[in-house]
This record gives sequence, C-alpha cells and structure tokens, in this order.
Amino acid sequence: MKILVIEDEPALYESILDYFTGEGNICEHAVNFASASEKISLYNYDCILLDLGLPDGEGLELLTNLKNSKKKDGVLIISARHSLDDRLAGLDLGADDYLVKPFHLSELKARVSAIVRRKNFDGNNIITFNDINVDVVAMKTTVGKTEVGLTKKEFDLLVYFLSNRNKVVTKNAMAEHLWGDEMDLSDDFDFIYTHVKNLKKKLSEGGAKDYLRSVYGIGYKFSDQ
Amino acid sequence: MKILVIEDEPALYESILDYFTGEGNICEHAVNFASASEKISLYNYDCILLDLGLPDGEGLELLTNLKNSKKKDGVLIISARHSLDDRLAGLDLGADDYLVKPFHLSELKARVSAIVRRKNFDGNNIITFNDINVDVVAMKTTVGKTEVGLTKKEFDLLVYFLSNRNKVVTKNAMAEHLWGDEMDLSDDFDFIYTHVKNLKKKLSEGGAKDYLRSVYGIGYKFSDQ
DNA sequence: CTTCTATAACCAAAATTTTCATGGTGTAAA
DNA sequence: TTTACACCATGAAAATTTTGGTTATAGAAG
Repeated sequence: MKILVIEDEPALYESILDYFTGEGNICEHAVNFASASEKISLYNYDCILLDLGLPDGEGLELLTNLKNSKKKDGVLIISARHSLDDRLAGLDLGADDYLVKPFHLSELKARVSAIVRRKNFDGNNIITFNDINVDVVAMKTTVGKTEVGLTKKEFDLLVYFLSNRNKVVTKNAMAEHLWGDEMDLSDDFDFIYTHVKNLKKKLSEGGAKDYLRSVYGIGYKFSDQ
Repeated sequence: MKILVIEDEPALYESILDYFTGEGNICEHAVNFASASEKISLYNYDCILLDLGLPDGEGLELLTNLKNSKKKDGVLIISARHSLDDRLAGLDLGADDYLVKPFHLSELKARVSAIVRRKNFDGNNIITFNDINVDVVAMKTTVGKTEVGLTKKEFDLLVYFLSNRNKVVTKNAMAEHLWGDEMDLSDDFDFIYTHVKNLKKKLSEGGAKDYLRSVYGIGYKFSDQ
C-alpha cells in the first residue's frame, strides 16, 4: 500500500511514517503545499493523509485540484479543526474521511484501511491464488470453473488465508480476525478446526490442491508447496 | 521470542500473556516496580511491554535504569496517557515505541514484532548465514534451495544461534531464552542436547556444513570455523 | 416446520517435547 | 600418562500437546 503524508509537524508525521512503514507500507511525505502538489500530480497513492493547516497554502485546495484531475487516490483529512463546517467542507470536496487531532495511530490505520478497501474492491474485487478465485463482493468462490458454496465463516477464513498467503497465520490472529473482540482469547476455540476442515473439504471437492498446511503449535499456512 | 509484561491490571495482563503465549512465545510477568526491576536486571528479553502507571513507582524510571545498563532489550510503552508530551518523554528516554490504551492485541503484536525485527534482523524478515536462510515471518528454513522442516523449539534455537552468531552462548542463556522462568534453573536441562542434536541433524540432512560447535563446559557457538 | 450454519464435545491420530539409559569425549588433577 | 569425572551425543521410549474427524445441539434463516 502506498501512502502520502502531507503534514508539517515533525513529531506527528514522523510517528505516522514510522507506523505505516513498520506495517510494511510504502510511505512518502510532504511538508508543504508546493511539494505535496508536485507529488500528487506525479504519482498515484492508495491513500493521501492531508493536514489542512499547511504553512504555505490551503490544504483544501489540494483536494480540489486532485478531484479536478482524473486521479482517484483516497483522501483522509487530518486536522485540528473540529468544527462541523470544516468537516463538511472537506467531505463536500470529495474527501473520503475526516479525522480530528489528536487521534490514535490505530484509529488512523483503521480509517485508511477502510478507505482503501472501499476503493479497491470497487473495481477489482477478485482475489486469485492459482486455480482459486474469490470474488469478495459477490461472495463467490470458484476452483477452476466449478463454483464451491462456502458458508460465511468459511469464506472469511479463505479470504484471510489468501490475503496472508505464504505466511504462517496463528490461531490467535484467525480468531481475532474472524470473531473480533467478542471472543475471549483465553477460551478454547477448537471449533476453528471444524471450519478449517470444512473449508479444506469443500476446496478439495472443487478440485483444488491441498494448499493449506497446519503448522504444529502455531496455526496454518496457505501456500504452494 | 521472550517477552516481559509489566502491568498491574489483571484483565489486561492476562489477555496479553494468553495471546503471546498462544503465539508460541515465552512470556514473563511483573505487577510492580520492584519485581519488574529485578527481572530486568537478572534476565534478557526480546521486548519489554511497560505500563507507565505502576502502583509503587514510576515506570519511566525502569526505562532510565535499563538504558543506563548495557542491556539492549526492546521497550514498548503501553499507557493510558495519550498526550504528545508523555509520548515524547517515553521515546526520548529510549523506548522503541509507544502504544496508547486501549489497543487491539493484534496491534500490539505487530508493534512488538516490528521492534524485534528492527533490533535483531535490521528490520528484515530473513536471517541469512551462508547457505542457511530463515524467514521468521513465514517460519520457513532453507539450506540452499532445500527446505528443512523444523519444529518450534528447533526453529527458536536456530534463530537464537543465528542472532548470536560467532558468539558463545551458554546453556543457561539458551534455557532462559527458550523456556523462560517455568524452568527451574537448578533442574538439569539435558533435553537441550536432544534439541541441539535434532537441529544439527536436520540442518546437515539439508546439506549445511556443521556450523555448530559445542564449547566444553559452557555451551555452543554457531560460526564458520 | 424444515434446513442450513455455527459452535460444542468428544475421542482418535499425529506431532512434538521431554525423559531416560548408555556410551563417548574433553579436561584437569594425580 | 593415566585416571576420574563432569560434560556431551545419541537413540528410543514415554509423556504431553496439538490436530483431525465425527457426531450432537442450539439457533438462525428460509
């Protein structure tokens, strides 16, 4: 994921950059209107984090320019101004979301992810892994040309595996992803085995190879070998 | 990976401990300044999770003491204080990151992993030693192009050897790192021999040279000669 | 009411970790 | 040099933990 951070306050942009870089994203950075404008026109970003209070220009103008071009980068406004007017002005001009300072980085991340998901699944909403195709919008899964009917949990599980292909996913992570905070992590979640088993069974009935391996003591890994 | 959780609120530290233990890590725990201070001085941790609001002392002092010693444990501050000043104070004293409560456990895990990666592997997921490659995220080990399947203890042992390459590691240090304080250090841990043997066997079956030498009366050394 | 889905409970199977017994090896002192 | 002894290596078996598969039940959806 590629992100542009437009922000002049060093303490803030450093922590944002560190954070998103640490998450494995590509981050760029602009401290003023001029360099931001140049970067926006030259490159494409999955999401632009835009601070409204820039030293040499009005941040909203960047947004106007962006929208006048054909670009479709996501825009998240971050600003200390918390009046409703500012908020509406930003959203009216086509920003995807608005976050008031100060905020938690995890909050910021959640918002950015939401924007990117919304944008990406709009056009290209199919995840592919060899002969497996998953349409996340139509919630349809095919192996080769045969469709396999998955339940919701099975589907979520598959999407999670596919977006973490070739990595070991722990059972904790699976539980947190599929069941969120409702699930007490000290509970046993043996029933994950049942969902995993059902998913494997349906995939193999559809004719897929056995991509999913268990990693003893840790979790699972979805990969080629 | 060995982690120390310094936190006095039972609900929170229990879920953190459950989570990280479930991920296959060694976790220890302190509820106050005194015991935290003792553990920090006696042992080494990959990462210390430090809550600033302790009942009997100022958490930041622990950080100061740690930095004054030669230790290089990673430190992640977790705190309810979300002012920028608090944040900067912690980072100025040498903390590696700062996370504001409340947070998601997966978020915490990501931060801890990032810290450990940065410290131990130059921010890289892959550790290399001649023909040996270890991907700590995919949990995959290869010698040349052949993959060798290691168990968790073997894997941890190898990672520990590789991050202490060309140094002699004592058996005590190995035991402490792989088993933490569940293991009474007065016990004999002869079974380390077994794990070492199994690791050596699998590596040599994969075609690796015999990099691991025992150092009589001390421990082992993983190196070229 | 019927059918499908999600969770629970249970036991069997598999993998890992630890224990144990035995013999070999390095070191230092006699 | 020899000897005693602690240390290390190894193989096999026991103990423990984790996973797989079956079946049962509750609850939602149709």
